[in-house]
Amino acid sequence: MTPVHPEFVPDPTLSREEMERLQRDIADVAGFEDDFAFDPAAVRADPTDDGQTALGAATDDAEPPVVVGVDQAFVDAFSEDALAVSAIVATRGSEVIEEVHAVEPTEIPYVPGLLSFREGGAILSAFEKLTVDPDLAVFDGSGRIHFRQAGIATHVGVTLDVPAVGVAKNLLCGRPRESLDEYLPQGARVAIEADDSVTAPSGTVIGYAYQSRQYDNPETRHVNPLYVSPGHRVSAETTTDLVERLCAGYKLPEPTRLADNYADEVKAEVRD
DNA sequence: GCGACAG
DNA sequence: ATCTTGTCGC
Repeated sequence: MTPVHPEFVPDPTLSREEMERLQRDIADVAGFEDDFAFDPAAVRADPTDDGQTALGAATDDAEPPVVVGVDQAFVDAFSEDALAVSAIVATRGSEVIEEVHAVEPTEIPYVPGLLSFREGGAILSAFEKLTVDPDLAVFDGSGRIHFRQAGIATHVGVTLDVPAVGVAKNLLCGRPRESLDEYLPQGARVAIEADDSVTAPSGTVIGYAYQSRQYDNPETRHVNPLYVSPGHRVSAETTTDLVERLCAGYKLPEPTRLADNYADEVKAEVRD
């Protein structure tokens, strides 16, 4: 698939000010409310999940929506001329239906808040090779949890106009409504609100800390939560619901894990 | 000036 | 993101 909004394609040669202005423009047209055609209750990733679990049954016997996981790996990551490997794995329920990838030289270093300008080009190149039409894209990184509400999930989601969510392992900005230092049981959700560093009214819920995996005993080891946020055409609440459905016993959603592994495979081949 | 920062 | 064996706890 190709960009619906070519004017939003991330250009690494822009000045920092131009990048930030583009992000504000993207956030203006981004959809942070549900606006997609598939049934969220039909989304699943666990092969042992027949769709009749506590999460709620699908309304019909239709095939599960197509969910793509997107992840990057780098060859010579700390070098100026590092190569970005972008991998996309398309899934339907627990089935992998397509895998595509793209390898491109990185143009700029990693800068917090400008990640999409470093990795976005390779991601869009990989999407051009994708033949299936995704119902939802899951990105590694933030969406609305971003200074200008335009993290990589929002940037790419809006550019392709595809429903998208962001899944990050660390919090970029915003303020948890409750302390995340205490033990959170599996399934716990803590709202992440906009603070003064975010271009949204203070208190706006821009995402959630979601405890996708946790050990039963609070005294022993603990797992860090995921930070999920809307990318495009999905609300913060539904984003969390979808990520919950896509997790199958591991901390990360299944499409993300698959893309993670595939990116590593490609990287191993590329660095010969 | 201080603090804080996805991958 | 990346470099990496063993090791602790469920």
